[in-house]
Amino acid sequence: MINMPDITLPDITECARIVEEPLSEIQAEQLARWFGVLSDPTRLRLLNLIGTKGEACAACEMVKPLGVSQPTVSHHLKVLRRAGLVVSEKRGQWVYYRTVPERLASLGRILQA
Amino acid sequence: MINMPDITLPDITECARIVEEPLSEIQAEQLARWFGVLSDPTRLRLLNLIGTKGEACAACEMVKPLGVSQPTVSHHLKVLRRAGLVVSEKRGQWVYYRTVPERLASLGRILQA
DNA sequence: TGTCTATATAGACAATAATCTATATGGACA
DNA sequence: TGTCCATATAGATTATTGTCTATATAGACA
Repeated sequence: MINMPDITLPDITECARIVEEPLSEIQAEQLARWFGVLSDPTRLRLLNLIGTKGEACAACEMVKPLGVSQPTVSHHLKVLRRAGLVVSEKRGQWVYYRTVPERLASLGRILQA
Repeated sequence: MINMPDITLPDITECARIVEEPLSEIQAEQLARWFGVLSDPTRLRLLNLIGTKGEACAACEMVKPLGVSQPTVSHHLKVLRRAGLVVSEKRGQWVYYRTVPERLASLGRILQA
C-alpha cells in the first residue's frame, strides 16, 4: 500500500502567487517551510534520482550514489515524504519511492507571476 | 542607477527540470542555495511586500510592517539582491526595491515536470 | 517461529543562519 | 561644508539543521 504524507501541508494553490497578492505571516511561514525542504542538495539529488529513474529503492539505489550514510538517506526521505513530494511503497523487502510531480508543479506555480 | 546582483548565480534554465534530467552534485548545490533564499519567512514577506506594492522603500515601508529590526531587513534585502530576485535604486534619500519576476519564474519552471 | 536484513530512531556534534544591539558609512540637503 | 538620517556592517548569541555512529524495529522468508 502507498504511504500518504504524515503532515498535510496547506494546499499551495491557496497561497497567493508570491509577487501578486498579499501573503499573511502564517502563509509565509508555511511557504518558507516548503522551500526549506528543497533547500538541501542531498534532498534535491534524492528527488532527482527518484524522478529520473521513475522509481527507486531507498538503500539499494540511493545510499551509494549519494555518498551519504543510510540513516542520512532515511532522514531526508522522511522529510520529502512528510512534505508529500514523494510517496513510498513497500514491495518484498524493499521500500520504493516515486515523486509526486503535481506537488512540485504547484509549488513552482507560486513563483510564476 | 539600478543595482545589479553582486553574485551572478548560474542561469536556472540551464539546470535540468528537477524530476527529469540528471542533476549534477554542483547543480544540486546551486539549486539548493536558490531555494534557500526562499526558505525564510521574512524574506518571502519582503518579496511579497515589494511585489504587491510594485516598489518599496527599505526602511520607510518595510521595517514596521515586518516587525523586525532595520539591520535584519537590510540583511535580507542583501540576500535577495545577491540572488538577483530584487533590484534596488536610490532616489533622494531612500533606496527603492523592485522584484525581478522573470528570475522567480525561471526558478518556478524547474519544479514543473 | 527464528533469523537476517532493510529501514527507522536516538542522541551527539558541527556548521549555518537569523536575529539583535551597537556602530560605521555615506550621501542629501540646509 | 557640516549635520542628519537612511542604510550597511560588525560582532555576539541563539536556534536550526544536516550529518554521523550506534541501536532499535519490523517484516520477509526459510
